[in-house]
Amino acid sequence: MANLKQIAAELSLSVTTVSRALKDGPEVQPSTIARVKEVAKRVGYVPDHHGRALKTGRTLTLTAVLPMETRDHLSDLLKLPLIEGMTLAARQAGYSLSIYSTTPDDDPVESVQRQLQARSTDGLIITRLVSADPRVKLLLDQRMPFVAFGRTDLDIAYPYVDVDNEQIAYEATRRLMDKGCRRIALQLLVPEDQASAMRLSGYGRAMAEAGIPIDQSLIGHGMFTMESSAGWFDHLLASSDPPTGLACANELGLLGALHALGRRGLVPGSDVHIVTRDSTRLARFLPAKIGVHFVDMAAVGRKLIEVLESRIINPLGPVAAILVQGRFEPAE
Amino acid sequence: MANLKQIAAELSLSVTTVSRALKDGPEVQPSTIARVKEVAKRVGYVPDHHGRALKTGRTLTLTAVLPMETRDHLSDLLKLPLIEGMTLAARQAGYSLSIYSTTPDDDPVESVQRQLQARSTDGLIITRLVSADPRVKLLLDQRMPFVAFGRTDLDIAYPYVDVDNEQIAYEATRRLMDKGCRRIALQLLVPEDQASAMRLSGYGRAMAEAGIPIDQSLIGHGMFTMESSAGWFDHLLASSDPPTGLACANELGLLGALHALGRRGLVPGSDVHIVTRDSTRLARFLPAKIGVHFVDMAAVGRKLIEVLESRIINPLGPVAAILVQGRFEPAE
DNA sequence: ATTTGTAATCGTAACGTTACGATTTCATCT
DNA sequence: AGATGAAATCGTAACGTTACGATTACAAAT
Repeated sequence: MANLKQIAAELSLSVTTVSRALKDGPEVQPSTIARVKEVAKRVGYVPDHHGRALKTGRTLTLTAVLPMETRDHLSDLLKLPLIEGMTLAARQAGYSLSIYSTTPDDDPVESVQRQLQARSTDGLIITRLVSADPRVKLLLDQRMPFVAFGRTDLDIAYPYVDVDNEQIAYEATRRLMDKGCRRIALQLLVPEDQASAMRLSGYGRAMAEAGIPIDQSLIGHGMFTMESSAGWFDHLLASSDPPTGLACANELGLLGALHALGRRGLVPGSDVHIVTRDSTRLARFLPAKIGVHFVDMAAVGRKLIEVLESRIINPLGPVAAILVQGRFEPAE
Repeated sequence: MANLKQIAAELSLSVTTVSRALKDGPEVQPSTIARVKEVAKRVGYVPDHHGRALKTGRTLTLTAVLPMETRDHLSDLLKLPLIEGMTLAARQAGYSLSIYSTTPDDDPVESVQRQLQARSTDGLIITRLVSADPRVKLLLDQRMPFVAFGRTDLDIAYPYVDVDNEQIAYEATRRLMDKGCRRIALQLLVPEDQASAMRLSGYGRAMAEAGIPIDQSLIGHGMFTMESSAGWFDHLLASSDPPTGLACANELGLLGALHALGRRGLVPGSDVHIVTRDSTRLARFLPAKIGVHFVDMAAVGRKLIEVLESRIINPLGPVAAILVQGRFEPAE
């Protein structure tokens, strides 16, 4: 309802002066500033988002492109603290955060392109990067501020925040070896997924150091759901030479694996040792001995916003490259 | 980059004609429409969001106000499928969805008011309603389209989608009684929370029908976290007359309670019977006998968007009042 | 030849904001 | 008294879009 014109009319001032007064312009008399602000407050003036955006080109909106592999099942739980961290940090920085959900059917590049063209956002957060992710070059070319959650293997500098999946998987594998495991199973998402690739690499490093050859049959892909994890792990347990250790991709993978174990009467922590990623603190409350790599996804969300904001403010500044470590908490 | 003016210049047409052509205006010659569309496609024209919003007053943005009681702990897991459902449905309906996270420090009314005044959204989704929620009247007065996830006890008609918490709690309590439980513990969030009030009411109804007096000490408030649930339930189990049944508020409450049980060597399904709400299918995968009320939060999210959209299209139409039932799945 | 009618297109204004240059006011200096 | 300059305020244009009334072109009817 309230706009600059109305405030100006009420005070017999010009719209220009009111506009300037509200942002403490040095050209405006202090007493006028006070009067303007008082009226603005009384009538509940809030700058119109679109008027301002049209004029200035800044929308004060950030957009997170998140894959939601829903349809019939739940997404990775770590998205919840990630979203919390991002929305709260964005709000604090004066931005609102828009969530653009993509399904597996969506073309990720097209999703990004659409965001670009409507000029409806000041910056983009892209996630679930793949090898040689085409979105990175696209966004750099178009000079659209962005930050990636995850890395790609392109030979360009771009801003990202990532979890050190290589190190976490390495450490998880080592911890399992410390328990005496030699046949260690590993959960991954999809081979193209860069985070999965890093996990595989860390796993491979630990195995190589220990001189254990990698058995491809112990490596599980598509571990998006509790069901797929349970089915896969059950199959492994039924084999002639079952694994004695397991590194889970996330909470859902863990729950599925526990389910498979339980049905066979096997006990985690003695029959099979387990280490998992966990961002919800869920594993710690399960009645089972499980090693946990806690990754603070809310902090990752905040960092993403922070980096993105600095890109917007200074598009030519140095590109941040932040690697977040996991914190290992052994099975008690 | 590309705007109407450029397309117009390239075709020696007026901006008006181009604008009309792109929306298949009947005043424009079919051949012209074709030419315009071809150029628009070639230059990658997408209508500028803010120009359009400024002119039409429609922003094509919906805003969900979600409480995130983070800081040191995770929010209720059901928010994830809710967000998924909302974002995907919004996108399908041509809207983008903005998430406005509030912390416990935020004044919920002020949060809503700010959204109202910046005219930056076409509609609001409010959640976690309290008794006599002031936001409902505020939004009705301001004629801002909105839909509530949850109900309040005001004597006004307003659009909402809610889970039938009364019925679910009633049924959960009955199921526990069927197992022979008479001392049944109940988890709630905060007393002001309308969903908790409904749960308490359903619990009370079942208890009254069975002629069992309500023991206030069995009713737990503030069950937002696994920690609080574990502490509360541990305390109950230590009492002289411990509960034999438990109705959990959600997944986190369940995990906390299981933790408390496990530490005492008690077995869910025999020592203590448990029924829980679950929207992530998590409980089904736990190695424990637990009755589950599954509530499809993605469907709730989609319904919310659907109702909100119909409010925007027809603000004076009938107000939808949708009650979503839970689906009970007994402990196997 | 003039009018009428219709189809196609155009020009202008407006949404609310901000940027920029122009204008007014008034005290101070010569 | 007249010029100078700073301080305060104003007017206009523009961002990209859409709505509305006006205008043009041209065929058909008088």
